[in-house]
Formats: sequence, C-alpha cells, structure tokens
Amino acid sequence: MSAVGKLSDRPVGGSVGRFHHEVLASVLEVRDGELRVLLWRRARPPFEGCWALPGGPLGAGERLGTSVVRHLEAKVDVTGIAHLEQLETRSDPDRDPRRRTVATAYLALVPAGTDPLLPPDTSWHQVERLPPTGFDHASIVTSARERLRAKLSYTNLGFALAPPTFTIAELRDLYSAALGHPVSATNLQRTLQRRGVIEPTEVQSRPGAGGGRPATLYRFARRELLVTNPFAAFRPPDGAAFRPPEGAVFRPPEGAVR
Amino acid sequence: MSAVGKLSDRPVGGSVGRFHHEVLASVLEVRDGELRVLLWRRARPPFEGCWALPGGPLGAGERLGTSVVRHLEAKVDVTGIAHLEQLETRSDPDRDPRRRTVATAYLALVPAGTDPLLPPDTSWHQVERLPPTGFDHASIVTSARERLRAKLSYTNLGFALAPPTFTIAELRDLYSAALGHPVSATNLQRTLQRRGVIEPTEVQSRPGAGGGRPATLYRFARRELLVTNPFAAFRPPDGAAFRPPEGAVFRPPEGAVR
DNA sequence: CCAAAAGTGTTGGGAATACACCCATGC
DNA sequence: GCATGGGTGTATTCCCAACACTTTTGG
Repeated sequence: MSAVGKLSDRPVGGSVGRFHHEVLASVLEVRDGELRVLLWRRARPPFEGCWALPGGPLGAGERLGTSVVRHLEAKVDVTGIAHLEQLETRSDPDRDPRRRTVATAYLALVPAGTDPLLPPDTSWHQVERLPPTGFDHASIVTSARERLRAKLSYTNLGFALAPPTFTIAELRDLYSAALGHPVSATNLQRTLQRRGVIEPTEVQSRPGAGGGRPATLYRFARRELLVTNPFAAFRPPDGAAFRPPEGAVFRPPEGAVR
Repeated sequence: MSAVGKLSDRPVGGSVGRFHHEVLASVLEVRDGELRVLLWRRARPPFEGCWALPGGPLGAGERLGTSVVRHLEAKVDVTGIAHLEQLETRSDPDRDPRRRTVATAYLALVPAGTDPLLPPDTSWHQVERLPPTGFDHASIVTSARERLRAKLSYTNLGFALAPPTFTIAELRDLYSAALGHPVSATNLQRTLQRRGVIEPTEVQSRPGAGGGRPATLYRFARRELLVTNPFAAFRPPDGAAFRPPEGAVFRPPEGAVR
C-alpha cells in the first residue's frame, strides 16, 4: 500500500495544471439509407487532407455543451440538432501532435431529411466506411455510433433521427440504418407503440404510383430523451418502493439545443 | 441559419483556451449492507467542513485515468480498485468558486470486504444519505450510483463489488445494497448463471451456528467488464450477420488498475 | 426431530420475434 | 381483378419473478 496521508486540493506548482481544452462533435444523421457523420477536410497539417470532426477550443467562460453548439454553428444549422449528449473526454498526451490537448466529445443527432447548407470543406460520410481521419476521431465516431445503438434499444432516442411525422416503413429504414442490421417493421411498430414511444396521427400518407394501402403517419409521443426499458433484469419486486433514478428523465445537458 | 463558413482549428487568441483541469473519483463499496462512497472532509474554505470527493489536478503529461489513480493513492490502496471508468466532465464556470475548473469524474469500485487504511480526514458515507458536500460533488455521486445500477443489470459488473468467492446469499446482499431494493437470491442465481456470469466452485462454505445447509461458493467467470444482456429489443434477426460492437468488451481505460 | 439456510422445480406473465393473413389503394 | 404495400392476429420462444418444495446442515 502506498503512503496514506493528507492530500491538498491545491495544485502543486503555479503554472501546473492548465490545459488546452477542445470540444468535438459527432453529428450523426441517416442519409441515403446509411448512418453518416459530418466531417471536414483538413487543409493544413497535421493530418493534411484527412477528415476530422467539427469542434474547436473551449471558450474562457463557456460550458462544454455551449461550446459545441457554438462551434457547430459554423458548420450546420444548429436548430436542426434534436439531441446533444456528452460522450467522453480524451486525454492522451499525444492525441494532438502539435500540443497537449484534452478533448471532450459530444454526440449530436440530426433528424433525417434535414439537409443543412454546408461549407465547401464539409460533407457527410458513412459511419461504417470512414475516409482517412486524423487524430483519434475515428474511435470517437465509433464511440458515438455505439452510444446511439445502445440507446435506440432502451430509450425513445429514435425521435432525434426521425422527422416530425413518418410512416412505420420510413421509421424501420431509419432504425435499420442506425442499428446496422435489418429491422422488422411489424415488430418495431408494436414494440414502440406498446412502450408508448410512438403514436398514430389522424393523417395518412398517400400511396405512391403502383398503389398500396395508404400508411398511417406516426409521431413520437415525446421529443425528449426518456428511458423506456429501464432494466431487463433485477427489477425491483412488486411491493418495493422504488425511487425512479433522476437520470431517467433527460435533463438537457449544458448548452442543449431546444 | 447562422453564417456558414470555414472554421479554423486554431484557438483564437494566444492565452485563450487553457483551463485548470481536475479529476474526481466516486469510489463506491458496499459496506455494512449499504452502498457507500469515499469522502474527505475539507479543512479549508471554500466549503470548509463539508465533504468532497477525492481527486486533484491533472498532471502535465498525464492521462485522466492515470491521474485518478495517482490521486487516489493518497487515500486508498489502489490495488483494491476492481473497476474504473470515466463518468462525465463538468464544466460549469462557477462550479468552483475559487477559479474556473473543468473536472472529469470517474467511477471506481472496490470489492466488499476490502478495508483500506484511510487518512484521518477520510471516511465512507451512505450514498443515499450524503452529509453536506461541496461543489457539485453530490450530483457526481448520484451520477456514479446510477451508472453502477444500470450496468449491474446488463453487464457482469458485479465482479467489482464482490470478493473472489462468495455465497449466493452474500451476493444477493451486495446487489440489494447497490440497487437499493430487495433482490431474490433464487432468481439472482439463476439469471447470473444462465448468462454465464458466475460459476460454482468446488468449495462449500460452512454453515453458521444454528445449522443450515452449507452454501456453495461461487465466483465470477470473468473479472473484466462484459455486456451480458446486449439489448432487450431490436436484436438482429436470426440470419443477419451481426458485428459485435467493439465496445462490448471492456478496454481498460486510461490508467486502469489491474 | 426440529429449526435454519440453501438450492431446485414449477408455474405464470410479459415481451419480443416470426409468420400467416387481412386491408386498402392504384392501375 | 390484381399487384403493391400497410397493418393485424397469432403462435412460439425466451426470460424472469414468484413460490412451493426438497436438501443438508447444527443442535
């Protein structure tokens, strides 16, 4: 065992402990049947010609969430962002060859169909087939994809991928693209409706040429993150007073867009 | 829509974007039938007399995980830490009244029964009944508790709460304390054994005075984080080629102790 | 023999997948 | 009428909670 002693909460030296801090965003959207991420092409070294996540330095009096939104404004119409959540903070001293930089990554979701004007150096790329990327950004995209996939299964996070109304077939395509495997429209509808995640509207979509029964348009009952499938196992027994974890309802994170 | 234009990845000014960065640890252990967290009592303002999470400033060439371990060495025997994972990064400019400080919080788990020597200003406190705490540390503890509770249900994270071998009754008490509600020993055993999380050893425990059938001692099959209950819903169809998410297997984070 | 504690057998319910079948439209 | 796509009915499977019952010990 190491020496046990009193620990000061003051930094040791004067200039010790100040770091460049940047924020990065994995902006994900289902486009053309694929889950895609917004990347911009670096014009300068390091990683010249490679693709990178949008982001930038944290501002002096700024919160991380606010900072992501601010930096994203230069790339996309931020009002299109339906969900924003912190992923993780990377601190490898060598992750940026120029200087030591701590980076906090965010996951941002944009509903399908929104097609923001993009600067010329910026475009959407398949999450499953990334072009050459710089820094540790590829692994951050992986992290974002896994977070999205997990939360699609036990929350109502689909709202952030879907337009205001949609047919079940359209929703199936969105889930299928995001999850990376085929999804049955039949079971998707039943599962989400039983959980109260989606609800039918009065409106029906018109069938395309070639006919077919007109599809009901659905919408998400809530457009904020809710845990709909709390725990598969070890749920409290019938009688037990159970305090719902306050994390269950989505508190908009720092600088969330709504 | 905001002006769309090229975004430099260079910080704007010279001295802009350097921040004090600290790490904090929620060290959790089940003690005396309760989930408890390690806190130390502040001797100086701000929050003099209040309790706070252990931690301290990030070092110059240091990764966050390494830093947590280093700071914890002053409080506990770090070899006792069975699991360490990053929780989230807090950036409220006012979270520390002295100066603007970004903090990255970690969850650390210590198996029941380990009783490290502690410095005099440090002790264990019920997670459900925290004493007066300083900064945003109370909400960090809440965050840690919720992360633990969630992962107990769909991973094998119990290994980090349990000693090397244990009876089902002992394990039941650990889960019950961590989850905050009664747990059935019968169903706990069946569920964890079906998932391959725990396995019986050859050894049996001796019954206490008053008799009773001797209990089999069990152990966790793996002592690293594994997702055992991947998704309740939207599992890929039978035939579909499914690439297991690489996040499924626990990569020891920066500075993990093992 | 009885109490105490551990572990198994069994049942029932809920939720998800799979698949057959019915419905509503265009042509 | 018939092709096309949407939606429902239903069976099956699996997982888990509940609870009764059996097993193995100490006294």
